[in-house]
Amino acid sequence: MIRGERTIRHLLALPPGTKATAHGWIKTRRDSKGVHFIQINDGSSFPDLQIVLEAGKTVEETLAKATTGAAVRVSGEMVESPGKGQAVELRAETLEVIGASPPETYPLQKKRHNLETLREFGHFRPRSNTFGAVFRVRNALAYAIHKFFQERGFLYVHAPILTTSDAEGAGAMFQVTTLDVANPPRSPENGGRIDYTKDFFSKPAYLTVSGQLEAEIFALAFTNVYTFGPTFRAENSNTPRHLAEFWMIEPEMAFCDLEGNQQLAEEFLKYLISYVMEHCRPDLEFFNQRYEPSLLATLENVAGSEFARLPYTQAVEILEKSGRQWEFPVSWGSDLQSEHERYLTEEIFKRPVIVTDYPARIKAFYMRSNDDGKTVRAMDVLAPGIGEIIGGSQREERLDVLLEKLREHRLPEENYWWYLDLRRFGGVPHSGFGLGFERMMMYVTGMKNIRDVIPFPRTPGHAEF
RNA sequence: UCCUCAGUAGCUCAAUGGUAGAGCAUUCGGCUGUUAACCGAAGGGUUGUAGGUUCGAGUCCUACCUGAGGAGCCA
Repeated sequence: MIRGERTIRHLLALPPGTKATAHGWIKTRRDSKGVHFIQINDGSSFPDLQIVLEAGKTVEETLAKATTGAAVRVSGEMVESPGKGQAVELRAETLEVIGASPPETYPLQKKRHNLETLREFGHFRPRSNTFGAVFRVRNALAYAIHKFFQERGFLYVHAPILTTSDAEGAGAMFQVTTLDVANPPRSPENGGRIDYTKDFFSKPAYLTVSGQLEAEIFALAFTNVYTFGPTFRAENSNTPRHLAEFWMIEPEMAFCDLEGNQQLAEEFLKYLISYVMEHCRPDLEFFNQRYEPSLLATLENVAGSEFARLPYTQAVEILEKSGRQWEFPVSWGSDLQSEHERYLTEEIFKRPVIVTDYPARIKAFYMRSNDDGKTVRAMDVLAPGIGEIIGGSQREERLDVLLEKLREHRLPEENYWWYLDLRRFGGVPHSGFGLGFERMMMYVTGMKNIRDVIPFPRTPGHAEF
């Protein structure tokens, strides 16, 4: 095992004169008459380590195998680099090629590739500059999420991935079954329909589309909780913002109203941004230079400024008075379209915007009704360039109101018996929200396609690797 | 799922309906410690697939496949 003190990240910080052994994959190589320059990377840092190898130190056969993509072990001494581009370099005494990489057929070259091409080589793209940076940031962001909640005493709940509640209403679901799909058992007395009593769970089962309802159970026992896990949507969505499998963070807080919910959402996003800016600086500078020139300025701005907050009704007024020609007309009662969200965050406020108190008709049944009878205590956090990054609400804790809302949404009461029990026994006002992890990744990296911020993207027709 | 655009060498791209090219990569050779190194040479193509129009199609038409962007749905 290569311990932390032997990674390239560590070697680059060693004082000149230190003996060192480096392991990694060759990124690029330049040869001169008497000396070879080999850049290697092991994923631990954005900068490569430059190996300097004098001609004649290594047998010709080994040198011939030291090509782009090959895995090597190099021993020598860290020295100050006379060249520009790096402070230190490894003057090699020995070079071993541990895993060759035939250059005629290795798909990654020392040249720049576009993201679509790299996506086709999902097994090699983590070795590239861009994806090295992406996945180091992803790692840091995931850690920061746990750190944020743990520091505040939130309990980490593992919400189930398999669920038999098919009426969560959050979109199309992937069905999970052990029945023979080519020849499923059927019940003659039920019109020949598939007999799910023979299925693994004795009823239809699905992959989860949200851990929220389960998180509510835990919030009403542990007060402040959060989930962080995979989520699945079988929607046929083909956009740079959608995946069939993605990760979601869902905090849920008892004794908390929508104000507290908004406060937590804003504090949370700012914390994550600050953490990544502090711990992934070289990676973010790379994104800033290569992908999104305003990235660092935007992140600094967001971390240091108040989010805009306004009720839906006021948002609609701003949109109506904008004088714009909308593709989708704005009127009270209809949902905000992408173009409307973009106008608010990118042109009016130029920072994240929290829109609250949406019309009840366009929101889920569990959101708490306002006294006006028309709106609910919902909130969406909209981010420039991303759109909706957080969706949340104060939950309806009043049993009679919730029963009425289930009827209005034509949802069968019996499927929600335990959810209703939470209101019958020790119910309290509570609130929570969902943050799409990959949407947050897009925001902090400036990457424009969600398929490029998850290790192995699943989209309609694509589940390679 | 709908709309729009694109598909030419390993990669990034060029080519008025008239002989398919360049840079990088690769191989070989050269070169004062290079930084997307540099200089020279060579190999490398059923132009996404199947039809059609035409004397002649990478180019025009049709269908399909693949990718991207926009929309819807949402996180």
